[in-house]
Amino acid sequence: MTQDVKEIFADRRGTGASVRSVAAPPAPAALAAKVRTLAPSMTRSMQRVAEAVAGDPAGCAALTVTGLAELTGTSEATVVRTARLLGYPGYRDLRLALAGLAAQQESGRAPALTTDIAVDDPIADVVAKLAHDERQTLADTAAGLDTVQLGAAVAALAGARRTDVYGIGASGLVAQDLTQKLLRIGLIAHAPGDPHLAVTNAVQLRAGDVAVAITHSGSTGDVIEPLRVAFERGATTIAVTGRPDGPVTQYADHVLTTSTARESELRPAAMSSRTSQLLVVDCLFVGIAQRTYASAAPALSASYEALAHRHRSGSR
Amino acid sequence: MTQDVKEIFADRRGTGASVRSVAAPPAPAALAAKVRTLAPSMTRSMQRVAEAVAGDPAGCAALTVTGLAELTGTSEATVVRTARLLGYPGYRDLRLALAGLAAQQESGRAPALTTDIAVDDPIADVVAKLAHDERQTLADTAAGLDTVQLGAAVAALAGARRTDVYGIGASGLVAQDLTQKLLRIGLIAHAPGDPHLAVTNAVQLRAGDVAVAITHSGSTGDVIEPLRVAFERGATTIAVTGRPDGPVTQYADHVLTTSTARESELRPAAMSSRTSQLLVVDCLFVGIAQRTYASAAPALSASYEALAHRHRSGSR
DNA sequence: TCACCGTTGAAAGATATTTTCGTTTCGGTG
DNA sequence: CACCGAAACGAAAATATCTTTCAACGGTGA
Repeated sequence: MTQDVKEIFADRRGTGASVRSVAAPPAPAALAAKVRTLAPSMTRSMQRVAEAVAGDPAGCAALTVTGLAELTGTSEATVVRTARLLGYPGYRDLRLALAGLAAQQESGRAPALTTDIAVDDPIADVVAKLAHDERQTLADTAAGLDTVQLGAAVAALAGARRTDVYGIGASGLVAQDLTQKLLRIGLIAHAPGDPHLAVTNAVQLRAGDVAVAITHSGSTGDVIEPLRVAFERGATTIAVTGRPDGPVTQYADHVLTTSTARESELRPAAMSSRTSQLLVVDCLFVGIAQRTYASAAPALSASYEALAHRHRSGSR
Repeated sequence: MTQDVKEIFADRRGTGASVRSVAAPPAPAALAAKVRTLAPSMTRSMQRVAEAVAGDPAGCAALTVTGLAELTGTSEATVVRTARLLGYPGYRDLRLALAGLAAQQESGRAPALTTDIAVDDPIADVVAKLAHDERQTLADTAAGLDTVQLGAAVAALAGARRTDVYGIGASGLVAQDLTQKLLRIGLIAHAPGDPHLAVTNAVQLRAGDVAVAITHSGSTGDVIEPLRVAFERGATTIAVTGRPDGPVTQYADHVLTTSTARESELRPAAMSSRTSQLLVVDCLFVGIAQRTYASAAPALSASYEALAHRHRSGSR
């Protein structure tokens, strides 16, 4: 029945100059298979242990020797013997392998990320799906961004006397984000929130100034209008839009295309378009900071310093 | 210097009647992210340990406490302390998680190193690096989000009579984003931009209302102050922060942790923290929309309809 | 300079794992 | 059917590992 077992037990203590590193590299993930292979050569108790281990790696990984022994109605010694038979130096190592296996199984079963978010999805799935989706949006945006246009836009912004950024609703926040960033590196920028103010501002622009319009749909009148005015006044105009064929591009010297993810009721387009727009804005910002490094760097640290005292000390 | 750390060790600052379900189910795979998040609140020795652990999970999983202590030139006590700070009951459990992480890394390929953005990087590289970085941030955030806390926050927001959202600077935009979203599904929300207004608003809150504070540093006085007021008025308070040990959490019933990417001059922390914060906000939004689907769905389409005529027709 | 507070590691204390060893079980045999 | 020996098994001792305690160290502010 079990001559192998005997050998394993025998060679353990000192007699032989037995090598001991019998070359059995602890199983990585093929544990279930190993259990099946070795089961016949196991004694009843050991089979119970092996079964438990193969059946619920994650659960067993959480147990101590004693715990597993109790669970399987055996003793610590038997658990250790089983671990040895499976090729590990001891239970501790089996347990580590088990944890690894559990983690693999965990990551393996993807919660069907491609499906849409349902009303009854558990919160964990919502997180996974949203994250997956936004990651996808970022990849798409990066892939679809025209670096020539981007470079041109950066050049224009870096050299602008002043910059206006137009955006409404969700895009308005992106406009503000860009404005904040430009201000931080010492450039002059505004993001009028009120459409009328936007037009009023646009009228003041001229050659050497830059106007940026941010609109996902590419057809938001309140944003197109000030851009048109700026365009006609001779300012350099940039459109950040998900519709490179939309009306807004009519008045844009440079067009930066944002990506569009499929939307649904629980996943409005505004969500992914915002992610996409922000990536574009970040690219603009970094590009500009590079170009104007000499003045941008000190400006950045200056604004950093200025804010320092607004933080409570309590955090190292 | 670091009274927070002490407090964590001592006991979870019991003051507030707040439940604050310590929950924190040990991180499965988000360990590197967690290390980065918690690094600032670590002492030097602990940082060495955390670094070793994050740098070579597989290697460290093979070590005993003593081994890891020697490797990092510290003591067993420090190793255990670090494990605790990372959210595990002790070193044994950290080790198990490490084994799991190693197994995952093994199966899923290498994590593609990111070099920092240089001043003379061509624009195409900037795009690629930024996109990669933000994608990483999203993955980290999703992995590190405590779904229990998230669920609790969603429940609170979904049932709130009214909601205030506080945020300043870059986080202010995120606050506005959340507010816009809540308004869209028929909830009552405000995001006072002025710190004084914020406090004034906060005073009006009471049980059944919700206050959300968004701050990357976790120590922005202008944001903490209104949250404290809201907390003391009996409102349910939520903190979205990158520093779960920062002062802000003192007044938060629920803490949602955003991830922290390593920053540099051309890649300010504000950039990745914003990405992280927005993902959290999106998760909140979708979660709330699910819970209040009956009223959220019509509200969403109503606002969609209302905006339709603001878009010029000529798009297609 | 001194007192204080946070940080740190050595060593004691508590758990978990491994080994030892005696008891039990089982199959075969006289 | 009683007896023997080999194998299986588990209780408990021995060891390794992990956790906690506590005193010393070092930096910081009064």
